[in-house]
Amino acid sequence: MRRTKVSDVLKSDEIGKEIVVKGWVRTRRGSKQVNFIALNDGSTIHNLQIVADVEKFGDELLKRLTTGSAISVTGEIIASQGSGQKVEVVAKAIEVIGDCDANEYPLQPKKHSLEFLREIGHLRFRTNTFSAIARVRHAMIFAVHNFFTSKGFVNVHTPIITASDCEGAGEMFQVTTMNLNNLPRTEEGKIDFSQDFFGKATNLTVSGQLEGELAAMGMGEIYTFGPTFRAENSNTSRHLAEFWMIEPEMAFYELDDNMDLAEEFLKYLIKYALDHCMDDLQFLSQRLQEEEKGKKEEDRSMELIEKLRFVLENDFIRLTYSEAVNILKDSKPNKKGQFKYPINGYGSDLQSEHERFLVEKHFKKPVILTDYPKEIKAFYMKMNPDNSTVRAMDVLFPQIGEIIGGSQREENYDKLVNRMKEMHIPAEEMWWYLDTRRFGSVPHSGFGLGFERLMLFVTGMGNIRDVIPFPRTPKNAEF
RNA sequence: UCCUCCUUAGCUCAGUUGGUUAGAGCACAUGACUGUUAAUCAUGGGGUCCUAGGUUCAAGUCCUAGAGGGGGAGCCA
Repeated sequence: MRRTKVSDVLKSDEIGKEIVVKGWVRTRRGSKQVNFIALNDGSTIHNLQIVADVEKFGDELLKRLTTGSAISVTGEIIASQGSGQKVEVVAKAIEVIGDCDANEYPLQPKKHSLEFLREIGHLRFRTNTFSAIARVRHAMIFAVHNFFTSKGFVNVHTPIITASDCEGAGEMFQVTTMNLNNLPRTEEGKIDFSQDFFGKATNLTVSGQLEGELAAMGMGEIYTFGPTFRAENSNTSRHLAEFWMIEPEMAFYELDDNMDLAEEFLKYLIKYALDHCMDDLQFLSQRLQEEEKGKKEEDRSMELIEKLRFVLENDFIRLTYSEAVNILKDSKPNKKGQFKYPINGYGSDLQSEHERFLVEKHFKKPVILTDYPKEIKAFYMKMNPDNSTVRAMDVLFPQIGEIIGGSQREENYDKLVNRMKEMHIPAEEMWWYLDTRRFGSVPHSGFGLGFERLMLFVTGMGNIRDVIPFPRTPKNAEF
């Protein structure tokens, strides 16, 4: 008989039907007469209750059904006598597929700390929290492709290995096949990359944007969704060395179109989670409330599902950098000297305390900040007529800060080359990028969404290491 | 990288002013129990007090250095 997934059994109303279920035991409990086995196979947050007659199966077999063991159960779906579930399965046959020594197995039927589970990342898929996150993550991946497909965008695979080191988004991991213990040298004593695999120095990508722009300048509307690598020594709950980024790039879009798309996109993803992952979101919401029990009421976060609906139902606030600075300058915490970095005037980059004030205290909604001073933004952003600000946009979310960073791109060849000179970016190496501005250049825009930051928001988790299966961070590449 | 806190049983944590044999809950083992919901009750086993030095009659406790982890900051998505 073909196995039935636990999620399907729990939805079933076919009382009396004989089925086979396979999965991992979460707990076993019971009395002299009857045992109850909570079985989970990863298809749903809920467990299937298996009822096993003690006399029928005997102590020897039942004792092997420890937390973590893998079993196959043949049995009949019945209406549950207990109150915790609608249906359960009365076992006719139980087979142990994989034993699990309870003294060695680290997972117990109890609450574990997220830090401990990180140390046993190879087993954390077997917990409620991480299986819920994995299912939500999958739903979000699917929803990303759905959204863009429905809008006629084309998914483009941009390179993971790149020879350009001028993407301007941070430190890069080097890629080489050369023997690091015996590096070939040129006559001047420099490392001779002409002998390397690609004949030049190469790195892992920090962004697919530049290649994405090339694609958009022919395909119209494209998006990338791939791994991204940053070798920054960032030790925070919001940064990874290896993460997944979604970067749409659209020809003929100006900054307003870009913002409209970003807002529509985020709302689509959140709605998709609410429509398709309610069981898991409810579990994650309870988990979060449990975790925050010890906190003071004003420090607790908004209930997860309520928070997601709130973002869905409200327009994002759009304002310019200079408007934001004015609000911050006149704000209570600034006047009372409560900011660690007081706002004196225009020009400096906003600190996260300022972003958090705007999003969490002042507007209490997601905020899109635009038109930043050119000095604090990348070379490819389109200059405004004032010659001092660029058409950048950062989407700021409560708790996680910058979830999207994007801009309208500079499409004018001369202006772009000038900016590259000012910022010491070698234009010769970027000839292919500049060619798009020489041949049929058009206004275009795009942005980058950090997929794991979206996951933080949707799941309510606090640490980015818990929303990716195998986090890579400084000093950690385990599993 | 900077600031700050933490590291005691398999897990979560308590351990007073430096002072006998280092504790609790959960987990595990054994037993009891007529359908349980992280079942319950009883009994039992279980320790490199992160590592290396130092102070002291005496260190889980104080000092120094290191390792690992958490939170915050910077860089950003």
